[in-house]
Amino acid sequence: MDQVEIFKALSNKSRLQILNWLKEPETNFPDQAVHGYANGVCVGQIQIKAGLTQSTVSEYLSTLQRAGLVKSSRVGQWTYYQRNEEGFALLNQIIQSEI
Amino acid sequence: MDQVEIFKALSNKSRLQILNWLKEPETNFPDQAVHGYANGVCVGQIQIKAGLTQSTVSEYLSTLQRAGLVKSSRVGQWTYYQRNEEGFALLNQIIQSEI
DNA sequence: AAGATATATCGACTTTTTCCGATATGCCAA
DNA sequence: TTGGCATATCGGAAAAAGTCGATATATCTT
Repeated sequence: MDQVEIFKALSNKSRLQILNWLKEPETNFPDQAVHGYANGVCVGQIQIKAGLTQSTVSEYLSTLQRAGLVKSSRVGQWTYYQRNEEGFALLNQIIQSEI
Repeated sequence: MDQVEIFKALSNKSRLQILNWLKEPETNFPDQAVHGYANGVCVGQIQIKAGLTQSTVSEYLSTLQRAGLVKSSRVGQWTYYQRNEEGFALLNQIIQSEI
């Protein structure tokens, strides 16, 4: 994974918020309870909370996924996103040893 | 310090390289030896190594300084830059607890 | 005081990012 | 199989970042 790509993904207020919200999905996305939290939170919930358009949020989640910071799983018509802690481990490693 | 500003500063290959080079100034900037390494490395040395114009390097160093990742000290006609480890400590903290 | 050197700032142009609305795709239910 | 959701992708306008050459500023030397 490219270091610059990771930092670019983190260079946006809304994307940082999304990552932070996904640390505690139950707290930050109560309406997701209907679907459960096992696979993460669906795009629509994130969109509402972020206050951006659907297309923008979808795009942002793709950006975060390309950077390895979240992972997704499709279940029916929903796509659930959750943090990818491996990506954060890599980020820590980059900061410790490559910067 | 603003989180987004820090990550933007890190979202550039050349700036990442500069930060990395400044981890071992003696190794990466041997010609700096004449001036010593106590206050860091002067802009000209960094410019040569980076292969960018003087104005670009000066701008990049300002960007890194605004983000708190380097600090500078003027000595005569030279400005020396060195890593600001406090900034990196803050970065670690941000990643651990705010993202 | 004048010229040389190091760095910073300015103005301009190009590329990238941000964010949107519109449209396409995939999946479900009747 | 048609209509309705959820999500993804496309195309574009505006803002920001990347990068340069030219110029300004500060300092040193003579």
